Amino acid sequence: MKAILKRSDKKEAKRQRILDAALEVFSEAGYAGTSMDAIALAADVSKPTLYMYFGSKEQLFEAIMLSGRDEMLETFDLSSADMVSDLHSFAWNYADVVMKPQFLSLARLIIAEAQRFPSIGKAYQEAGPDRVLRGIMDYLEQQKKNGRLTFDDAELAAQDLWALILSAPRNQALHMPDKIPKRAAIARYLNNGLKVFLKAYSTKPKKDLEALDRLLNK
Amino acid sequence: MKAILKRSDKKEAKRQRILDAALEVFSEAGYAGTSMDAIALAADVSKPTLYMYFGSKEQLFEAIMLSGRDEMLETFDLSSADMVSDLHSFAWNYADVVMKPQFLSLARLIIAEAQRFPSIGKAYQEAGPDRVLRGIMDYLEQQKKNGRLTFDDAELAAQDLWALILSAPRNQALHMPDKIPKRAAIARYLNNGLKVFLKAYSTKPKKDLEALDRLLNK
DNA sequence: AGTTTACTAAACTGAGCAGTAAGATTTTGC
DNA sequence: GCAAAATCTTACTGCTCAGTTTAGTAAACT
Repeated sequence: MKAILKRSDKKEAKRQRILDAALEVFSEAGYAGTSMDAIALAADVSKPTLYMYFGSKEQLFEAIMLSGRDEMLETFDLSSADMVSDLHSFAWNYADVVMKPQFLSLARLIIAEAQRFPSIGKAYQEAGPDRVLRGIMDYLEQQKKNGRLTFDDAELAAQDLWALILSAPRNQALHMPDKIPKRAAIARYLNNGLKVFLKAYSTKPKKDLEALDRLLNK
Repeated sequence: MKAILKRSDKKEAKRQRILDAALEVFSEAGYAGTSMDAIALAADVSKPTLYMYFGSKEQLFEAIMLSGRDEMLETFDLSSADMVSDLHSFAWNYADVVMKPQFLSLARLIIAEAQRFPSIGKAYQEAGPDRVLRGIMDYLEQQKKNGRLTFDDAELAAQDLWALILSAPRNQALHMPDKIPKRAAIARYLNNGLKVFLKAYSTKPKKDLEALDRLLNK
């Protein structure tokens, strides 16, 4: 049984199929290394259709980059009850997105083409890292008001949290696509990062570190 | 007045000139986006000569990547007297290398081509980050023996030091080549990173933080 | 001086690629 | 069922590029 779709739905679906396929091909071979024929083949679409939907290779590329950036970081609801478990679950939510092979490929692509397409690098920075950073900052400020954390500069504190948790495994994954850290390896960095963050920023480090230990051994 | 050079010297010089020019062109346009004609032009060399020195585009590319990796990280002599100033000067030595536009371009290129040339990504990781990491680890272990630091896992501590100091400005620079953080911005992250590191890892955090403050206000 | 070596300039080969055109075929709206 | 829209296949244009060939030149060695 085949679902009957309206024209506009099919069109939208095809558009999305092209975007998905193009992202995959671009990710593997880079902008210059990717041919429109390869994209057409991967999307199971003819080349003229490709050009009907997106006027040129550049336009297609930019469309991918600007469409992908929004969906990537919707995960965000830092506000249950316990700060330690909030931070822990945020860390994993974020790690799960950022360390996906597909997401890493996109990041590699953006870094690769940052020189040729400066607008894309900037758009990504604003829509991705900067937005996440603001989210973390807001949360940290809130916990500072609650008397749970202490710091002068919220941006620096947020950067530190990010860096402690994900810098090491992400850098490794960027350089070695065939050796992306497994969940256990990520957990090692992530848990350590949380510990160090709490040690440096908590108003009651001992208590929070114990809470973290309890959380991890559960 | 022209210096008279031996044939072998000239050859070596030309080889180096080609490598330098090729690195620059590759860095700007990526592997697929760079033509051998462009390299020949930049190196002020004819195309057949290019092929005489390096058999193919791939071989030239690999030669660049594997030749550049050694010179990039020679700066290393962590062992004066005071731990705080050791860490501070190490941080700046390293930051000065890593944040150079030329070095960032190379990093972008390596990340970009990691999928197509896995060996290069791995070689870079081993010769660069991993070597630096071992250096930091050795130093931290030494300071642990001296009773100045406390930690269980030296690798995690070293990763944290690196991440706290350079993760934020470097990531920003990778995404936005035209907005590489200036020295003042780097100093902000770097000094904060040292503070957090000492707070989390020093056996006498208060004393070391004061020492750092004194060092910075000098 | 004469031979060798290291180049150079220029043109060429064969392949791949961005983008377009033409006509055949399918899908959709009514 | 039929006309219109969307898409397909196929083939083409003009360009760029990796790598090679040829014929000639200038310096280096002996």
